[in-house]
Amino acid sequence: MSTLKRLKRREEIIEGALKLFSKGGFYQTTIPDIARTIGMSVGNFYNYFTSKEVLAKELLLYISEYLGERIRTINESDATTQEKIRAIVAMYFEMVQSRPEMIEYFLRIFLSNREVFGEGCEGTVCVSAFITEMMLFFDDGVSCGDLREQDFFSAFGLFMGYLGGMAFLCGEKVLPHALDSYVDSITQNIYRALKT
Amino acid sequence: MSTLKRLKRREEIIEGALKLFSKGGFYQTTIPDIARTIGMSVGNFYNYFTSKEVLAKELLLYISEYLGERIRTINESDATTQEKIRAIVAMYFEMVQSRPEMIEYFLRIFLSNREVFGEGCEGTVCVSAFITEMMLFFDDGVSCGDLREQDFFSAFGLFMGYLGGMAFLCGEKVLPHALDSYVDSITQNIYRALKT
Amino acid sequence: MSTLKRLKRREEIIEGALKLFSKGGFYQTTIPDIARTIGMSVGNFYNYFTSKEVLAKELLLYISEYLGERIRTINESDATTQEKIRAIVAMYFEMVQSRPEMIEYFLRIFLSNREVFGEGCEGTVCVSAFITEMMLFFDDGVSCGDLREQDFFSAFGLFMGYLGGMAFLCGEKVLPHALDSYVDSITQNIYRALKT
Amino acid sequence: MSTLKRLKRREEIIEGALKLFSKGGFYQTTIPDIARTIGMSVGNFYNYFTSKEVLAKELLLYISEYLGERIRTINESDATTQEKIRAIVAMYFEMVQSRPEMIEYFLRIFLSNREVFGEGCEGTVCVSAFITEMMLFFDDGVSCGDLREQDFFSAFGLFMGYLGGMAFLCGEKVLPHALDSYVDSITQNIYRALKT
DNA sequence: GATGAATGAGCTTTCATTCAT
DNA sequence: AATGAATGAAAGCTCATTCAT
Repeated sequence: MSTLKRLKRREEIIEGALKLFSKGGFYQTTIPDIARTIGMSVGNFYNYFTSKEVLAKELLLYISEYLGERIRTINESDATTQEKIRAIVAMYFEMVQSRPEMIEYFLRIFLSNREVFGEGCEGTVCVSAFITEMMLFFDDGVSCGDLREQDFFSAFGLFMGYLGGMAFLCGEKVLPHALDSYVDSITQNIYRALKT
Repeated sequence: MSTLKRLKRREEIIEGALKLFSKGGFYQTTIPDIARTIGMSVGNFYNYFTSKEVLAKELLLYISEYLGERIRTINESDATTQEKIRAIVAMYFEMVQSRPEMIEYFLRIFLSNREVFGEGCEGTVCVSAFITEMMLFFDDGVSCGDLREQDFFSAFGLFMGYLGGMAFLCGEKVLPHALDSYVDSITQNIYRALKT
Repeated sequence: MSTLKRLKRREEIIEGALKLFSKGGFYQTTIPDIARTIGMSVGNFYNYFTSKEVLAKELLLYISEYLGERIRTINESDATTQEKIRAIVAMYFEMVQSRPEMIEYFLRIFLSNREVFGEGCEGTVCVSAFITEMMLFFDDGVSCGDLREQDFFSAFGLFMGYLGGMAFLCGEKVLPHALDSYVDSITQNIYRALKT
Repeated sequence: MSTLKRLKRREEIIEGALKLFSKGGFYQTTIPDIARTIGMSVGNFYNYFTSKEVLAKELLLYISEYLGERIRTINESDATTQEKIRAIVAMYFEMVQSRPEMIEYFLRIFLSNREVFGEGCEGTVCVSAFITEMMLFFDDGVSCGDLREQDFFSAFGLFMGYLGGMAFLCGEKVLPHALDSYVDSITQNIYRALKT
């Protein structure tokens, strides 16, 4: 089979698994579930991924790269720091709408199944693409004098914890307004927190 | 058997389950595991909780009340808003050290196993004790003119997302310094974000 | 406790168990179920019956004696043989309405749980009160020249198999008419089959 | 694996389960028992039948079709009505000897475990193959003037209740003679009951 | 590469019975 | 006589993974 066809099949597994994992959880989603969803046999699945855990880690890389890529575009724009914050917040919320599986996977599958992502994903290994871009954003902000110099993780925790928290509250349907409508206030809150 | 003894046994289950769930996850922790930990037979466990899910929900209530109680103490003190923020941050981080099970349970078990907490915990039902106190904190801050008036959930997402994020990063051992050492910067970031 | 009170409690258990067993089956009915139904503790139940199986056998005796008693009344009347057949059929169908638990117990619990009634109920031991009366009925019929002499069990199988079959079909709700309306045709069928 | 092989495995389960259920009852027979009997793993069993209940219903269909088929052969012969009655009685008793599992399953498992056959087997759905043939038998008998016209279920209850009753008494070992020896008297009793 | 039957350990839950009170 | 907490074996069912075809 051509390399291209194989890559296509692989991507199908990834996208199918992403949907199922994020909706039903890691343990509730079975390999037969995934195989059935994409019209593949169980046996053949194992020709693409050697185990369920390996698949879960690949998914993490996949999302981290996707997210990292989108932040990179923002980083590379010549917007002001505040505009970049707003762009990241808006991008994140837009993903909550358009690719909820990705955000859910990050929030629910990755953050909570430590035992699954244990070895091979120590520290920030599996999400480095994404973290790297966030680091660049902060460094740029500090360099240009817009942001206070501080421990990266304190700033990162604020930013991503905030966005994740809002995505969670949105998923729980406790927010009184649409997620979009919070972009302004959140941007403002983050900027006020981090600016010089 | 006295009601007192029964309540004591019940609490033993709760504390044992809390430790096991938060360490190993909901699905990886079995009822036999829990029973063995506290020296009880599997069958007898079911005389106290009718199912694993019911236990999980009770745990959530238990933690929510515990956390709510601690925040209430802070709310009722006559500290300034900024001091209260610092007290909440410090309390939270202290709990990450002294009662890591509770924080982990909130972050990993509750936030990620939607299917488990589905019915009976819609919206904020199961965590209302905790949320209520956070609402009071914000209302007080706004009333005394220290905090800007804004959508509660935007402020709440910032505060708790931030703290949860830091607890998570701490658990992943990616923080370069001890959690305590972040209390100042985090308090400052939160206060800057929310103040008038 | 007085002997009278004790007998009353015992009867309560019997009547409660009869209802539950006949509705839910022997294995589906638990001792806690029975105890709860009659407002007795599980432990106390065992002061009245030493095991679930012993209870089941007592129930059988109870019903057999009840049924035997009713047939005896018919046997002792001075009706003709055909009138007696009709009286038995009518009495049986009346019981299907008024004491369905008894009939159901006979048909469903006794006939199908051989392992339960195994020892102690070999052959007709546990239902002898009832069988004895049926034997008397046949003997009388033969003596007075109304019925052909034949193997008792062939006649008994016809009579009780027929009635049990109709009760079953009634329970399955497949009968197009009310059970009562079949009394005539069934009496006639039985009489034709057995008469000289 | 070929479809043929799969069907063969399926039949092995059916025959094995039939033996075990009819001997030990529905609840006393476990899936591990069945799997062990036919040399199959527990897990694989569930690749053939999705649950124990589904298996029980399939068994009923299987027997109903087998019995229906044998009655059909008799119906299609050009014997007289009385000869057909004798043929059905003889066939039934022959099955009590040669395939006791089937008769026992009908009498003990199906008739008594209503909750198991509840949905999906309402009324006569699961035994229609068998009932249909019995209906044909009666209709033919009435058409040719041998049998009186009467409610089908009254005649059916007599016929099958009688045979079932005798099979039961035989199983209980209370019959003084071999089952075969009753063929004549039973045929006669049934014919007398139903004839014009 | 592709299939899906097969494995079997392991899960949650049940329940007859006992026994300290 | 009465209570109900406690036991623990056993049930039905699941699922990651393998492997013959």
